Amino acid sequence: MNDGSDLNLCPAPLVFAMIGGKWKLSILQILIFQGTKRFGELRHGIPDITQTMLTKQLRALEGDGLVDRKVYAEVPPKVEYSATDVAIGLMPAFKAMHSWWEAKARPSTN
Amino acid sequence: MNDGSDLNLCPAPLVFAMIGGKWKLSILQILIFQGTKRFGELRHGIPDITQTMLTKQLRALEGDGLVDRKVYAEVPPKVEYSATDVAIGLMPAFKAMHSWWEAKARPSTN
DNA sequence: ATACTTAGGTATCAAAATGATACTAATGGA
DNA sequence: TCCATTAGTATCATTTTGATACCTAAGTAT
Repeated sequence: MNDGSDLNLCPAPLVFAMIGGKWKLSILQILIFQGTKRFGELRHGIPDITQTMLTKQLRALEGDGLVDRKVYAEVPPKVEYSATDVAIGLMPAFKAMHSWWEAKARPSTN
Repeated sequence: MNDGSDLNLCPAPLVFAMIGGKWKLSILQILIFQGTKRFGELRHGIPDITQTMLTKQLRALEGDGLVDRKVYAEVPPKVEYSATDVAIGLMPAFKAMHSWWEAKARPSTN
């Protein structure tokens, strides 16, 4: 019902649907901070994800305009994934989460 | 195996396990920005969550030290939830996500 | 006294999401 | 000829999540 034109209120549910879930943040983090990756590289970079889930989440991210998918007509197959500009805009959010974790993990270090 | 002492690498999976999932960000957002809430208020504030899930996620957040739970010995029951200091440290991350969404939603407004 | 309301749950079962495993396609190399 | 390769799909088991009903015990109306 809300088309996004009145965003005085924080649209948390929309945001969280887009980047929430179990794997999306991990996928985005890699693509945002490490750049373009092939399917297999992503799989390797996220140890516990299954092929099925990686494919599914990548498609969802692609559908939301956060990830670009480039297929090469080669054999064996080669598919590259990269963060879109929109996704790269999330970098500050990732950095904030990182800082939070560090502050939490070592509250009295240094 | 990693106790948190070597966090040069971004501990994304750990962070995302703690605040990821489908509802945790929504719950935290409310408690962080709106302060202490009763169970029923949270339920009302997150339209699609079920009682079962709200209870479960609150318990998980409590277990991770992000939420405090205060039970009053009254009838009918009264239980208040609030964000811990650790959770409040996530405020910048939420703000970053909010900014991102706004920039994304109206790329050419003003 | 009896029955209804209340708020924060729990128990139970169905539905959906996720995980594990096996399978496919097209080419190059042994 | 047969195998390895990469990205992905198909199928089925397991785990999560959702829907619904039920519980507790005090206040309130009858």
